Amino acid sequence: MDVRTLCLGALTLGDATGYEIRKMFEEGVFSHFLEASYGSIYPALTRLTEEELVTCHSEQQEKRPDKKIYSVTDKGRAAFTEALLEPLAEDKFRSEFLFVMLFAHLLTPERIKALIDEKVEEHRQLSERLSGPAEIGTPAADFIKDFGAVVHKASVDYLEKNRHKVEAIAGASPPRASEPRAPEAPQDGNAARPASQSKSDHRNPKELARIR
Amino acid sequence: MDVRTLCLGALTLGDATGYEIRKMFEEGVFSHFLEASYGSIYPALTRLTEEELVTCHSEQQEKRPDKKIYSVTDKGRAAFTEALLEPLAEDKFRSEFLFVMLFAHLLTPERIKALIDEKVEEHRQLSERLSGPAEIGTPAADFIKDFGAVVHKASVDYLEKNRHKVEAIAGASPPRASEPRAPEAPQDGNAARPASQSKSDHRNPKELARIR
DNA sequence: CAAGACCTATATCGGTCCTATATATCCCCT
DNA sequence: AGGGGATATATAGGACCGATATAGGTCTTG
Repeated sequence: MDVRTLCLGALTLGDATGYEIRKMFEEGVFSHFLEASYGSIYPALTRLTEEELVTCHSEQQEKRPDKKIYSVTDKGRAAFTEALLEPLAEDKFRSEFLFVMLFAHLLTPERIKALIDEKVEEHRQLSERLSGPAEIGTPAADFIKDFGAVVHKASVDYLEKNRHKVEAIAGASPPRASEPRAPEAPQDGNAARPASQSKSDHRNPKELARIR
Repeated sequence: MDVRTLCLGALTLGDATGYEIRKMFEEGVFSHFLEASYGSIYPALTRLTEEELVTCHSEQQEKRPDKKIYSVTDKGRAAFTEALLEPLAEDKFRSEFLFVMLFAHLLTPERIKALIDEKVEEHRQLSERLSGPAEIGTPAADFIKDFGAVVHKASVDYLEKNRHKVEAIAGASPPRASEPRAPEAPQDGNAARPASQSKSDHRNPKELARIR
């Protein structure tokens, strides 16, 4: 599902300009589960117009750049309904925060506390905003909005109840993983353990030296 | 935080090949909050080697392509610790599922049920996997793992308790948004309502025709 | 026991998308 | 008066993903 399709769906909710579509992603209906930037929205709208899935009529304003208002065509509506039937990509969650927490032992307790405070606040605000009245009044919109509210609330709760666990290890001793090689040492498949052991042996001294 | 830095961090957990790093993202430690593909991992490792943040020693295997094992240098460790101090990007959640749910009125009840079943199962499996024993035994790793487990559990619970709300509206009447123009009609700032109203007037007939 | 599916392992191309920037005008606050 | 922010469109550069190529190995199943 590319930005082109996303824009088509956005216009299905009502006519809009590129600027307004961008706001739906930034702070509107889509903001808590989708992203799209001007860099992909404007080209997408151009292409959609070429393909006659949307139409564009300019509205000149006194002293501002012309406002280009886009509307879906019937062909566009059909194409969107089609797109809705294709298999969906998996939900994706990306968090640099969790990544950094993995390396808590490399940070000061202050830094860790600050990062968690920040993150709790982020989730709290999102949860609050999504608990408020719906921007769009459909049951479907409420459903997705409340989903966000619940998930962010769960995040806040987890962080508040468990933050002491990471805060305790700041600046402490190195990771202490049982296996130095990360993914469960797959190596040779059915080959005998001793063989793979000896293979990793001539790598061990280096590692031990580097662990400091 | 680019893939280059992510790889550096991965190697901080232990020496690894590009293939093994990829697995950390696909099914390993990072899998529930980060993604990275071969297309960015291999170039990243090349660049890291050029910059002397990691070293690479080839290990030739009898009948397979040479395994290139990467290790962080002291310079690399320092660079990574530095990178950890930079401001973090916000957490990001992307869900085509929620997007499609917004358009439940365009789908059959069967399709909606199937999609939710699928999504519940997805979250259930992730939650279960993350509730299991830790792949890496550090408190920090447990902290981030449990975070994932809790969030996915909350998702499952929400979907199961509220799915009837979306399932009820399948195939029903159009969206029925109070405002056709999506983002709360920002228009002219303090300009008088009547003006903006008249502006949208010559767009209304079209809209009414298209709503069908 | 053999064919096909899947795993190990590296690498690159094409296309999509984001970040940052440019341009231009207006309003609001200090 | 002047800076910051909103409105509004647009693009260049770079980061990244998805798909594909290569090549031999192992595991599964009929």
